[in-house]
Amino acid sequence: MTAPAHDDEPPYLRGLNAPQREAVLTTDGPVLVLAGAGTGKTAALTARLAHLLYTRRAYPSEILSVTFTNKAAREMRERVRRHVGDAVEGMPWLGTFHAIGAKMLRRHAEAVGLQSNFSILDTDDQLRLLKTLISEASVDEKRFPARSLAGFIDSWKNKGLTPRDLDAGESELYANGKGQQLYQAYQDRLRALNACDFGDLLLHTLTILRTDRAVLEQYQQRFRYIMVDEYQDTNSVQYLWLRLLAQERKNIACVGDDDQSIYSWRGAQVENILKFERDFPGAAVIRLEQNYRSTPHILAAASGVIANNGGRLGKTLWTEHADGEKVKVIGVWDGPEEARRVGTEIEGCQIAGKSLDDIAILVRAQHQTREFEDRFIAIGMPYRIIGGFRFYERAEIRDALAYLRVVAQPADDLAFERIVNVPKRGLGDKAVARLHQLSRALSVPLSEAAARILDTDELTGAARKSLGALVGDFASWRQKANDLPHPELARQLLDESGYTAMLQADRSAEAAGRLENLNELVRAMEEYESLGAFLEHVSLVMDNEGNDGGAKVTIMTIHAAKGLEFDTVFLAGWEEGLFPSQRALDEGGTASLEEERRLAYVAITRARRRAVILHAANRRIYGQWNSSIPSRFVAELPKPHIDEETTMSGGESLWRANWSERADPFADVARGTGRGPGWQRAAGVDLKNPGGSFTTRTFTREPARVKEATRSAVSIGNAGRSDLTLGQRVFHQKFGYGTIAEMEGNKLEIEFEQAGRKRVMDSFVTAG
DNA sequence: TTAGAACCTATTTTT
DNA sequence: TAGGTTCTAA
Repeated sequence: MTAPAHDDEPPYLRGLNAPQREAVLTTDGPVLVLAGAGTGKTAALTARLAHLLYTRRAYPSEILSVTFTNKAAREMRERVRRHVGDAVEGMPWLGTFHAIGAKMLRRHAEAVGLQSNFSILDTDDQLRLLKTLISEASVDEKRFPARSLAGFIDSWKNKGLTPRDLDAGESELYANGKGQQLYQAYQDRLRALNACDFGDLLLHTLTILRTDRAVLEQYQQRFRYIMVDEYQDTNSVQYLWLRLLAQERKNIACVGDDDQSIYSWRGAQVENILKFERDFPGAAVIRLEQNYRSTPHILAAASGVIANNGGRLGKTLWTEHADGEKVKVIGVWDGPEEARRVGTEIEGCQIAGKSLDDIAILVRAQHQTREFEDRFIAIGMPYRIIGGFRFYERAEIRDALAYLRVVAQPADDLAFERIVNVPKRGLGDKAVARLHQLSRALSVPLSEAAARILDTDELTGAARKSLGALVGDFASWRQKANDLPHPELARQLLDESGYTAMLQADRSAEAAGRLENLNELVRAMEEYESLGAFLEHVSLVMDNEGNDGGAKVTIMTIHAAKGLEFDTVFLAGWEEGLFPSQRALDEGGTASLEEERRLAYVAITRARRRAVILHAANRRIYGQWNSSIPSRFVAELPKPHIDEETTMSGGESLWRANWSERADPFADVARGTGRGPGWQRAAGVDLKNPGGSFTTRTFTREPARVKEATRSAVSIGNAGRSDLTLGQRVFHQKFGYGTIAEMEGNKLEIEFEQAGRKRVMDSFVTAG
């Protein structure tokens, strides 16, 4: 329902419907935009930004516009650019909460005891630091893992709590009340290292705004308008931070959807959106309900599921699109069949001329991606898996960054420690312990202690020599940092440190890829004006959109898919215990279950034209086969909008029947262990109750299949490569080097040196 | 100091 | 099952 166009109307309003226009034109005072999935929220948000600039209500530098992800920030910047051109370059305050927090913190670092060139630690550094603190406090790390302390500290920071603010109850959560003490020790160490973690970027900023009236007023004055995306995902610090900044002018516009709140486990408070009108009296509330993305069947399916949640603000999505296909629900025998089935469906899409880029497989948990990966390798289906290890999390990248960090920030002990002995220099725990001793005695950072220790006779022989060389290298790299462009510095550093040589000497499957990653890193550095700017970028932006080559099917978790859309979406693993997850079922009660349901809602609404939901009767989890029943969310899908199909005739009773096909599948049932994850616990309970209701069973051998996959997947273009011969040595991205043992069309059987014998498609190997 | 063996544990993860 | 970490022996 597009409002009538006027000739004199600015271009950014074109194509917007009435509520979207309202969201754009209601500039002053608090505004809450409740934007359902696919209702053109980003369009409205960017038009609003354009409007503020166009009508000169604010200079670009006077608008604070926050998002959660870098991707969202990037997209917004791009779309604003389309409206206002290069004026967007003058928008320093458009970015993620953390990027903006970091920017403010660098300006006022001394207020919280840091210098403005502080390092931002990643989770790896954080964990290593916590481990040392835990053992210094004589806490048993076995019973109280560093990971859980990291989790608590993170959640405290998300709540806006400094060590001082912790009450006994919170402190009690870790190591019988030592939580607070360790949190305090951690913060002290961070300050000594001139470093902070992600949580600090916001918590420190909040502290500054709270304690320094002048600074607060300065920002309150500066930010004439504030815009917040994904408001349902804000946590307490973010909320407090925004409220302080908005208090003066109250021109704050928040956009969100309570039905898409899926990050409560990261500290997000849906309540923030639910209580907006109370926080900002007189707020205009605008609902965007016209969906431009999906077909009515898809919308109805999603609405039917989410309707089972209580306490919603409530929206009614509607669309002008034609009906399209019903949502398909497919029941299969087991995980591998699920992957085969999806593979076949996707090949069908290919044949129908669809681009693989328009297809996604969404899963609840990362481990589900493996099944698809295996299958797609086998049939030669191009795919990309989002999530898992990200570029900047790879060991070699972190090592290289650690070298650069030590160059840029000599006080960065964690970085120094990471690389003293990488590549191996004979500087093991003992040598490092001595360095620590001296560093503490002299109150200097490790890198300086390293230089000083050479004046003593603490170290002898080889260790002394190689440390001397390293100290010399760092001195020369710091010197070069002033003279050389930073990518060149990095290149030389990697060579002179012996890091490149180490990888070149490594004949394992991954080494070649690691070298390539380092090249990629150096290339990426070229886009930044200084080493500092680059390091800031990598600590804040962990993603690296490596978009190499042709169209690919996207495989990712539902969480990662939020905000994205695809023509065709496969939703895999809709089974009780997997989705909703056992964890959510066991703990957390209704709230967790409702969050899982919101996930289901997010998942379905990613689809533009076609949604296919799958559930398997058997799945292997932690090496054990488990039988499972379809997710309750499947039952919540409104019947008129779905189309059910099972590859097993006979329905539920058939599962039982078929277990007897192979002698006695329960003969080798894993005896209920009563411990371990919910999957196994659930299985254990059921085993003690064999006559009980049909829910979940565990058995170790693969269950007999009802029927084999009707056909093996066809692969497109069966030509086979002429440049490969039997017995030839080849390289495969995933499996490394191997020799061709058999060839059949475009399918190869390869004896891999590391991974054993595998069947792969020829398109996945290069002559090695 | 290091390599291999035993051992343990297992959602989601914007930054 | 698999991967990561810690332990043990050389």
